[in-house]
Amino acid sequence: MQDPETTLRQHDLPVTAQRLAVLRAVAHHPHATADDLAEQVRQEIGAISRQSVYNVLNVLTDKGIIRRIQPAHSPARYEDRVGDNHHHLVCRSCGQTEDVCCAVGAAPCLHAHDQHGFQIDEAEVIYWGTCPACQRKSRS
Amino acid sequence: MQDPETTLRQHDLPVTAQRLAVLRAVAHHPHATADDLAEQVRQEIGAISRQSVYNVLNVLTDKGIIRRIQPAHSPARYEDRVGDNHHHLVCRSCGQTEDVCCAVGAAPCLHAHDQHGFQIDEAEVIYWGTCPACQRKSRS
DNA sequence: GTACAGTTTTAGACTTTGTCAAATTAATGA
DNA sequence: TCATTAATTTGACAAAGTCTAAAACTGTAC
Ligand SMILES: [Mn+2]
Ligand SMILES: [Mn+2]
Ligand SMILES: [Zn+2]
Ligand SMILES: [Zn+2]
Repeated sequence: MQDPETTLRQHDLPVTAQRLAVLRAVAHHPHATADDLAEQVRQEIGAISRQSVYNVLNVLTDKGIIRRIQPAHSPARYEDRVGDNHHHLVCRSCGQTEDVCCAVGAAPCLHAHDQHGFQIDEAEVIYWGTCPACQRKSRS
Repeated sequence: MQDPETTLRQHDLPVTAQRLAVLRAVAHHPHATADDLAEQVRQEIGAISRQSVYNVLNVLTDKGIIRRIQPAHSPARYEDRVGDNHHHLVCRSCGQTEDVCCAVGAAPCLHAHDQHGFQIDEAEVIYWGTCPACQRKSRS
């Protein structure tokens, strides 16, 4: 990832303090929620409205600058690792989220046998399990 | 699926009109939302509280009698086809949901290379695309 | 059949996550 | 710098679901 200002200008987005800070927060805290990111941004620039956090996350997601994932039982999470078709591994008990390389290949998984006449454009995979920390906790 | 009353008794659940009706509604309307199901139940038995619909769906899900799926941008959906590790194909524009046999095999997909020390128990796959009806609409 | 104990159901308030709309403020380009 | 355009803020609102306490019901023991 290049610097946030360049990224914004390349996508014809006016550069604002809020956008820069949100973009930096996403880069430094992969898989964070909107709330997590708002906290980070406040530590960096003092204040931001909840609506602006959502505005910025939405526009960045629409432009493909960041990616939104929405696992069950969790608010949406964001990351700046886009375009590499990676998947996620989520802890059922604490929500910890890790990246997982696509199991099948580069632009993969798209083969559900083209079923039901759908035009498939993405295969989203979430692996559910228990993270090492939660395994230890439940054994004790 | 056997009859709802037997199912409830087998799982030591007291048999109530609400549970029977919700279970029947799930069986007749796969991938329906809690709201959809509440509507169905009301047509069948006249009335049910919102809380009861959720209570019943939760207890049935906990017992493994039904399954809950939670695609992004949609409230939770329920089905009584459990234990066969099938996946789903969801239309991005209208939400239509279809079953898809597991792409890899019977107890499949569980191989994310056991990454990050997680103990993986499920690989959830959602294929995203456009259903035939929405394809037609967007072409015209 | 009754009565009792333990569950379920109900109603209503509440929480979380996110959106909408109008007024204010800030960024860009001339 | 000014005008134009776009972004930010504020506050209300919405959807989906949970929490709680009171009322109603189910299963079981007499
Ligand atoms: Mn990721
Ligand atoms: Mn299904
Ligand atoms: Zn964990
Ligand atoms: Zn569709």
